[in-house]
Parts: sequence; structure tokens; C-alpha cells
Amino acid sequence: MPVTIKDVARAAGVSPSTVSRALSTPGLVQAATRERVRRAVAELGYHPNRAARGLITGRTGNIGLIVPDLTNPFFPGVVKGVQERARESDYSVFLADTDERAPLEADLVRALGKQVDGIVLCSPRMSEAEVRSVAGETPIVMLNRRVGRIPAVTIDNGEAIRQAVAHLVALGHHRLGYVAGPRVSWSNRERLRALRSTTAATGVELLEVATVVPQFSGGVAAADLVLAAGVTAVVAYNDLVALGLLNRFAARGLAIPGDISVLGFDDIVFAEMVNPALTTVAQPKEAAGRAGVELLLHLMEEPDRAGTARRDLTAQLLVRGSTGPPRTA
Amino acid sequence: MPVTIKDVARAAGVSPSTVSRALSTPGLVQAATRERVRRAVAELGYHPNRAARGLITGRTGNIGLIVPDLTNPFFPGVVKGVQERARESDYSVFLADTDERAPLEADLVRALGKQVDGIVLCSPRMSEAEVRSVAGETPIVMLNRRVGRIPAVTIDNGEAIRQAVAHLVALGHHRLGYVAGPRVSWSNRERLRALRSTTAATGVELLEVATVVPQFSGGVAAADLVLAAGVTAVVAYNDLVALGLLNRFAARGLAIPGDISVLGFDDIVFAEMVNPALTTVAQPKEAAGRAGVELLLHLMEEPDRAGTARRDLTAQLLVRGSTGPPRTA
DNA sequence: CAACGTTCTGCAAAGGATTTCAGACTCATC
DNA sequence: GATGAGTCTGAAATCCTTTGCAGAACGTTG
Repeated sequence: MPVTIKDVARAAGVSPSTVSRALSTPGLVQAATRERVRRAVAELGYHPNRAARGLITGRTGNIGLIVPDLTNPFFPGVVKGVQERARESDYSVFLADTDERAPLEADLVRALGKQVDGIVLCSPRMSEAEVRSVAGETPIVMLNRRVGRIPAVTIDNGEAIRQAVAHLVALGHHRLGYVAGPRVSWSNRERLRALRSTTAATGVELLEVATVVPQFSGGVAAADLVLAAGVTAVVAYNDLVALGLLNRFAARGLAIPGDISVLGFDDIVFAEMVNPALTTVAQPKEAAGRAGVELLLHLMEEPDRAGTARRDLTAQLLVRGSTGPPRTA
Repeated sequence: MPVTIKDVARAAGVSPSTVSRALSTPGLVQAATRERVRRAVAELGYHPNRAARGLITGRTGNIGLIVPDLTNPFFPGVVKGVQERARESDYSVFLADTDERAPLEADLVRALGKQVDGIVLCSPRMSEAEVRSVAGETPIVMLNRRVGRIPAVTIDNGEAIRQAVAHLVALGHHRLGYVAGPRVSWSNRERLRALRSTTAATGVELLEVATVVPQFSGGVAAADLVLAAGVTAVVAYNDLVALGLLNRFAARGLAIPGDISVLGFDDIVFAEMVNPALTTVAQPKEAAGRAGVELLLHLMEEPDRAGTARRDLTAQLLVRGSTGPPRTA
């Protein structure tokens, strides 16, 4: 029932080999023949059987994408970027969600590895040793993390953080709080580092108030600690945490930004849906996804030479309503 | 380099045929032999080559999932449900996002159709004719829509809406507004129908205030119309719209729920992150995803008999802070 | 006109698993 | 002890495409 290469060959009056070549190595077949084949293909609606092709070429035409939690609004943007870029190169995307269960990650990578030509591993929670191990088995590109010489796309928050601190200082803040994300998070470490150096350089005080799960509930939990710390502005690990802070602050009757300014990371869609809208460091999510696929494509083509491939994207501060001058200023 | 069925056969001292049977039809091979094969498989770390298997069985072991927009927080929940259930039956999931471009849907289904055994089509925007057409080519299960006898998972909002209206009436509301979603949306029509019949039965007034895009901006745009309509409570097509309403209401200085009560649909994660938290009709998103895969599995096994397969899940009203007695009550 | 070089096409093998069919073997029964 | 049924196993064909190799056709040149 399905139309095979033989059907096309018969219709075009050539051999299957020629059809195959006309499609994948057009240069090797005469223009006239090529055209006949093209017509037959179009007429019969032929599409090469992926399994058969994969069997002989050893490639699947698929890439895998692993994210920690799709309901975290940071990730859908990345997924979209990955999809788009993959489609442009005729790859399909297998998506897997680890549900934040770090121990599952490595297994998932290994399982997926057999069905794809390469994997984009997004914000992996597994240990460095595990990362190295799986990267040795399958072409892997990481997003939001660096381990050794494994190709990776990261987002450089340094400049954005300098802008953010400058913004807060300009508003008149002198004591900043930071509500940290998971200690194992590469992004968290980077952000903290940039904050430390920038505040030190600017001469403002930085209090590391708490370390929480990178979710709404984490922000809620940290809010009272932030208030007790007596800071006039607080930077949260990500927007979810920032929203949790805002929520609890509102519940305690504080005015934002009058009583306290709040600044997040990621620019998730909801950052501008709250009131006041959240000032945040926007991450180029789709661009990161696209870049990840690009690195992966290189890596799959030249597995040897691509070990050093890196891409560092720049984040951008978006000033909205949740930051303002402190009341005392 | 990769370990094939022959390697296992050699290690176990049997023929490839026996290995194949030991794995896929264990009943057909003697217990002792089966055990030897099992051991060899484990020892060599053998995994059947999917392409080779697919070539002969004609099946891929993959299913496709198409959603209109992954950044709409309704869908990630569905995706998770689909993934989970698929994994349980050893299927992998191809995800595609149409970016709300309706004309793209049919093409995407057809392209994906060749690489999967079946497709879960989530809230499709395409025409009925197109739906029927693609469903004739590939096993398809729809989510959130019904077309003819095509297997579908829907969510019955009727009972939840009765509860919602009863809730608002009990609070003392007599004039309700509805901010509608896209007219072509099956869910919108269902919700509107249920609202009409329920309000009629309860004797309260229903005003269909506006029809908007099912997004935050739609809610923002509709807010002033709602106020002008002079209702004391408003039901929104979905949570995004409801959040848009809340946002604009807050900007205009209204107290929620004192000045106006707001009720949404979906129970997206952010419904409980706003202040006050949004009263909403919770959709069993993951369950819907799971059910979709189950229907699809049936459909793929018995393409003939499954034409009537349907699943209707029940939604549930979650009362939170955005609904309360009207100020005049 | 013959020899040679190019360019294009076809044959056949290969890739790994499943499955039909037939053969081997065991066991029980007559 | 031979025949029959019943249970397991193996050989070989098959799925569809790609690709190395060899041959055919054509044009060019001596």
C-alpha cells in the first residue's frame, strides 16, 4: 500500500538506485533523469521510509530534548526554539520531562540516546560524573550548564546583573537581598558570583537571605526572611521565586515597590501579568534553544572537532513596576 | 560496534530467531532457553534496533503530540500526562507546536504521521473537513474537541459550571458576565451552552460581554466592557483571560472580589499565584493527556472497532479568593 | 576509426530484526 | 516398538533504502 522507492523507479523508468541518488545526491544524476524522478515522486507522493534509511545510514533524523519540568514556564520557550531550529534542518524532536527527578535523568538520556542522533540536555541536575558519562555515549549539548569541554549554551548574566545593580543603586538602594536557588544549579552560582562582584564594586551591601526550591512556594517561604533581613530590595533566583515573594509581601500588606523592590530572572510570561509587573532579567529562551540545536548539528557532523563549541548568549534587564525608590529615599 | 541480535544468539548458543521470540513472545520458548537468552541480553546490554524492527513490523513505537502553543500553561500539563502514559507502554513522544498557526496544523499532522503510529491532537484549530481528512490517513485521537466519530477526550464542564453558578448565586450575585473565547473553539461553545442553561434554570441573568483571544491581552481588553456591563461577577473563557481581567481591574483600582468577582477555567499554575488567588474550574490536564494516549493505543490495536471510543472527564470548581459576595449584598 | 576518459546508471549486498514454514525432538499411547 | 500429537527451534525470506562496484553510453582525441 505505501509507495516505495521501487514504485517511483518504475514510474520514472529508472532503477531504485537512481531514484535514491536523485533525491539525496542530485549532482550524480543527469538533469533530465533527475527531473523525471522528481515528477514521479511528486505524482506518487513518495516519502522515503525513515526506518529503512535509518537502518542503513545508522542515523534517525531525530534529536532528543530533555527538560526538568515543562510546567516551569522557563522551558516551553526553550522547547519552541529547539523545535523550530530542528524542523529547519528536517529533524524531529523527542521531548522528555524528568519531572525534576534528578536520578532519572541519566537513565532517560541513555534510553533516548538509542532513538536519536543527539540530545539537547536542558539544565541538567545530574552530577558532573554522570554528565561526562552520558556525553561519552551520545552526542550531547547542554543548556544552562557547563561541564568540562562538553558543548554548551549558556546565558551570560554578568552584564545584565551589572545593569540591574546599577538600576537599584540609582533608585537609592544600599542593602540588597538575594534569595538563592539550588546550590547545585550552575545558573545560581553564576548569578551569585556576578552579584557579589558587582555589589562589591559598587559599594552596596549584599545579603544572601535564603536558599530555596526554585518555585513559587520557595519565594513564599523566603519572604518573611527577606523582610527580617531589613533590605530595601531583593533579587530572586528566578521569576517563580520572585512571584512567591510578591505574593507573600502582598499578603502581609506591603506596598511594592514602596516598601520593597523585587527583581527576578527569566522573564516568564507571567512576569508582566502580575501587579505590579515584575522587573526581571530576560533570558533569550528561544535563542538558547536554537543555539543548542545548532551546536548539536555541528557536533553530530564532526564529533571530534566540536569539543570546544560554546555559545554564550546575553541576558537583558527589563525594568517594570516591581522596582522603585525605597520609601526612605 | 553496536550489539545485535546475532551477538546475543551466539552468546546464548541459539539462533537469532529464538532470541527474538524469547524477547517478544516468551511463551513460545522453553523456560531454560529463555533464561539463557535473558542472561546473554543482560550481559551484553542488548537493545533491539528500532529501525530494523520498525522496518519489518511497520510500526515505529512513537506517537505524535500536537499542541497549539506550549507557552499557554494549559498544555504542559497535558504534555506531561501524554508522556507518562506513553512511556508506560514503551512509546516515545514526538512533540510539535503549531504556534497557533491553524493552517500549519494539517501539514504538520501529515508530516508527523509518517514517523509515528498515531497522533494525539490537542485542541485543534483546523476545520472539521481537515480533521476528518487527516484522521483518515493516520490514527488520531483528539483532545478538547469532537468531530464525528473520531476518538476524543473531552472535559465535561457541565457539572462544574452548575457548581460555579450555584457558588456565585449563593454569594448573592444576580447578573453574571461571560467573556468568551474563540467562536470556533469547541470548549468555548460547550462552556457557553452550560452557562446559558444553568443560569436560565437558576433564574439569574447572563450577559455575554465580549469575545476575545484566549490570552492575557484578551482579558485586559475585555475588562472595561465587563465593568460597563454592570455585572457583579464575571466568568472568563480561561484563566489567562481571567488574569487579564484581574490585572486591568487592579489597574483601575477595583477591589477583588468586593467590587467584582472573577472566575476562570483551567487552573493553570498561576491561578494560585496571583492575589487574590483565582477561583477557577480545574481541568484534569494530565488525566486528559493520559486518557488520550489510552484511546490512541486502543485505536492503533483495533483500528476498526475503536471508532466510537470517547472519554469525558469531569472538571472541578476550585473556590479561591477572587470570588466573594458583591458589595451590595 | 580506435582507444581512452567521463559521466551516468544498474546490480547486488548490506543493515538488523521479525515471522513463516518446516523440521527435530519429546512424550504418550496403542 | 511404531505412530501420532504436540512442543520448540532454526533456516530463510522479508521489510526499504543506500552505496560500492562495475558496466554502458557517450564524447573526445590521436
